[in-house]
Amino acid sequence: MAITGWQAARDEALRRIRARDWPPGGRIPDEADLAAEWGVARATVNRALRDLAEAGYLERRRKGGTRVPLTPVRKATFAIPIIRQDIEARGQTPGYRLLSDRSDTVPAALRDRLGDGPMRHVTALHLADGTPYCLEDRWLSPRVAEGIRFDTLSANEWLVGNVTFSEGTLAFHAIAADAPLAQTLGCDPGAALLAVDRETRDQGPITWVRLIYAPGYRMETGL
Amino acid sequence: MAITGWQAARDEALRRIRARDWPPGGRIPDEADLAAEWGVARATVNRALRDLAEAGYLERRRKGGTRVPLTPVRKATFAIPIIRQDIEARGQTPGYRLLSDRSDTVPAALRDRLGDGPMRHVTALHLADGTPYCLEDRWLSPRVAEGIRFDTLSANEWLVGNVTFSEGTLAFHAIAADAPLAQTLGCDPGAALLAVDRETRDQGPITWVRLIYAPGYRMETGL
DNA sequence: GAGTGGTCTAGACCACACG
DNA sequence: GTGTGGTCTAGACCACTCG
Repeated sequence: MAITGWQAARDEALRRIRARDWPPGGRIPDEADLAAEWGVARATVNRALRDLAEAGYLERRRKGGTRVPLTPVRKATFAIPIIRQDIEARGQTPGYRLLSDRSDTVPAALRDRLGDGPMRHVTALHLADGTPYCLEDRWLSPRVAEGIRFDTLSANEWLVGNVTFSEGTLAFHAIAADAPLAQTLGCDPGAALLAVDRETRDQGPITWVRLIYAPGYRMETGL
Repeated sequence: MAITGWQAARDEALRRIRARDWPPGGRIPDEADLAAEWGVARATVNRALRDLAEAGYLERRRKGGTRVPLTPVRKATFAIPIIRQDIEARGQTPGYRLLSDRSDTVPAALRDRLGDGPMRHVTALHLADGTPYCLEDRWLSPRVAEGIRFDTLSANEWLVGNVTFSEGTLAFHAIAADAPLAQTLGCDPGAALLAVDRETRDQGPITWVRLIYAPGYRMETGL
C-alpha cells in the first residue's frame, strides 16, 4: 500500500471505514502501525486521522486508541456572517436602528443558562435597503461591553470583533409572527420566520441572542 | 515573548488581531519570523495560524503571505445528525414511512443545480413515537443508490454511510404549512416550519433534499 | 524567479486514561 | 505502570503565486 501525503492517508482510512474493513465500533491500528504499513511518518498518519476525527468519522482517545463510531455524526463548517456584511453581500444597503437598551430581569426560560441576576437587554432592528431584515433580541452579561453604546454600532458587530469565546450553542427554529413582531418586521401576522438562537459562554455566560429574520430569508452556507 | 505550544501561539496571534497590532487588511510576519520571535519551531506557528485561518480569522496564501481579513467571517462546525439518531437522542422511538419513490422530471427551480434529466424522487416521513417528525423530500441522481430500496432504510441514513461528498450547500429557512403539508405532518395549516435544504455534489450533482420539520422543532448544535 | 505557506520526516518527550 | 495519541523540533523539499 503506497501512500503519499496526509490526504491520501485520510482517503485510504476513509475507504476502509466505508468498506467496513474497519467496522463500526471497532478499534483501528495505532498510528505507529499505520505509519509503518503505509510507509509514511507517524505525524502524517496523525494529521490524516485527526482530520477524520474532526469530521466525525473517527473517535480518538489517548491510551484508548482510535475507534470507528457506531453512529457517525457528520460535521460541517458553517460560516456565521455579521449581519451587516450579510446584507452587503446581497448588494443591499444595510441600516440599523436601536430599539431598546436597558438592564432587565432575565426571563424564566433563559434563567438556567444566563443566571438570575439582571442583565443588559438590547433589541435592535437591522434593515436592508430601508426595509426590515432582522430583529436582534439580545441579553448581555453586564461585565462585557460595559460602557459601549449600541446606538450606531450593533452588538452583533461589536461582539464579533471584541469577544473571544470558547463555547456556545446554536439553534435554528421557525416561529410564527405575532402581532407586535409582525409590526416590527413589517410582515403579516402569522408569517413563518426563521429564528436563530445563539448562546456564547467563556467561563460564565457572555450573551444570548435571538435573531428573527423577515419572511423568505434563507441562511445559506457552503460545506 | 515566551510561547509554549501551538495553542499559546494561536492565542497570542488572536490577541494581536483583536488588539489591532495586526490591523485588518494588513499582512502579518511570515512563519519563519514568528517562529524566531516566539522561540518555537515553524511547524508550531504553522499549526497555530492554520487553525486561525480555518476559523476565519486569517487568510493565508502561498507567496502572498498571511493577512487579517477586512471582514472576518466566523466559522463554526455544525453537527449534522442522521434523523433517526436525532430522534433516538431525544429518547423517542423513531419510525419511518416511505411515501413515494419514482423517476420524475426535476422542477424548474432545481434544474440549474441538478441538471434537466429525470431524477429519482423520494419522499418519506420520519416519525418520533409514532407522530410525524420530519418530511424528507429528496431528488437523487440516478447513478447513485441504483437498485437500493428505501422502503425501510431512509435515504438520509443510507447516504451518510455510503457516499463521499466533497462539496455542498446547506440552507435554513422557514415555511408556512400549506394544506397538504399540514395534513402530512399533522399540524395546523399556516404553522411555521423549519426547513433545511441540503445539496450534495461530487463531480456532478448527487442529491438535493429538503427536510421539513414538525412545528416546534429546534435544530441545535454546540460550537 | 523567488518568497511564502504546505507538507513530510525522524525522533523525542509528554499527557492522559485505562487496567 | 504502560500504551496511545498529542505535540514539539529541526531540517528539508515542494507548490503555488506574485511581481
